[in-house]
Amino acid sequence: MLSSLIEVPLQLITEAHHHPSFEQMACNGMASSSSSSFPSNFLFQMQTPYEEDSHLVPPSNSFLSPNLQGMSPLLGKRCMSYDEMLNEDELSDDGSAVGEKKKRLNIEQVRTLERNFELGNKLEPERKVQLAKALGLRPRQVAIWFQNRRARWKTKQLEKDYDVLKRQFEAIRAENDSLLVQNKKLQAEILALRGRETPDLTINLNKETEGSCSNRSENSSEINLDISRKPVVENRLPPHPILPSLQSLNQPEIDQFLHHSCKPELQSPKVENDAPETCFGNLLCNMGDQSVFWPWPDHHSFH
DNA sequence: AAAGTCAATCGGTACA
DNA sequence: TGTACCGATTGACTTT
Repeated sequence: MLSSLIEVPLQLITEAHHHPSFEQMACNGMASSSSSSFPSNFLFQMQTPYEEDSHLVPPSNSFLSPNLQGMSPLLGKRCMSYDEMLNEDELSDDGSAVGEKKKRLNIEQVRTLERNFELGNKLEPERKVQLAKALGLRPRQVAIWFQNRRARWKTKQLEKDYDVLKRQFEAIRAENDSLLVQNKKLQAEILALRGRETPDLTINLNKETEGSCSNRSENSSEINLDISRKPVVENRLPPHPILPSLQSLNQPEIDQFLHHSCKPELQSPKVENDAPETCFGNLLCNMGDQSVFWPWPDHHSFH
């Protein structure tokens, strides 16, 4: 299992450098060793022109991407090395560097973290430590990155859900509109028929059905057929179990409604996967189901 | 300079 | 009680 923790960074580094000996080394090293036992010449073999600056070369047994040491060639900014961050004299209580200003993670680090996040969004302690070592970060930083990443994912997911819900709503509204049109047509037909009806139609019909309906309740024979006397008052659809009376809403109200529909507390905070249909299904059908949240079926996909 | 991004912090909650 | 997580927020830094 441990080996797979390191796999992603190695793959990424390999992709970036296409170094045959490194690929071989990675495969061999992965099978049985953790990062600390990675070949000592690893960094030497992986050195880029940036690492030729001797004071930036990391310890020989550390398992770090070249870009994670010293200057980041991708951002042109200096990143703290793992050793720098392990210097206890310069660390505050939580392990962060005293007086250090915020530094963005470099592209290589972010890529690796992203890949790991795709494999599992929850960070097991072991994986955290391994990743931290591999990336030259403090475990705390890795944990924070995952935390923030989950928050970003959730925000995006909410946006997706909102879009799906909005489309669905618009479809329902269109259907409702067409039903209203149809309803009006039928009403017009009724009125037209009414003009041709004989005044005592109701009575005659009641008489004709009297015998066959004798065992019904008194009121049942009056079910209407008496359309001539009952005006159609309400032209609206019954309220939707979830959506409010659709036709009464204007656009801002619709937007507001949709906004509230996407409130975390109103919807399932867990979705089975990334598919919008599924998310929407959860929104509408599984309001109370909190069993699944992330798109990864198994949080421990490293095992 | 304003807006956007993101690492980090803070305060609260859940759980073993 | 300690730990991990979350949402909200801050502030450094980047992009427009």
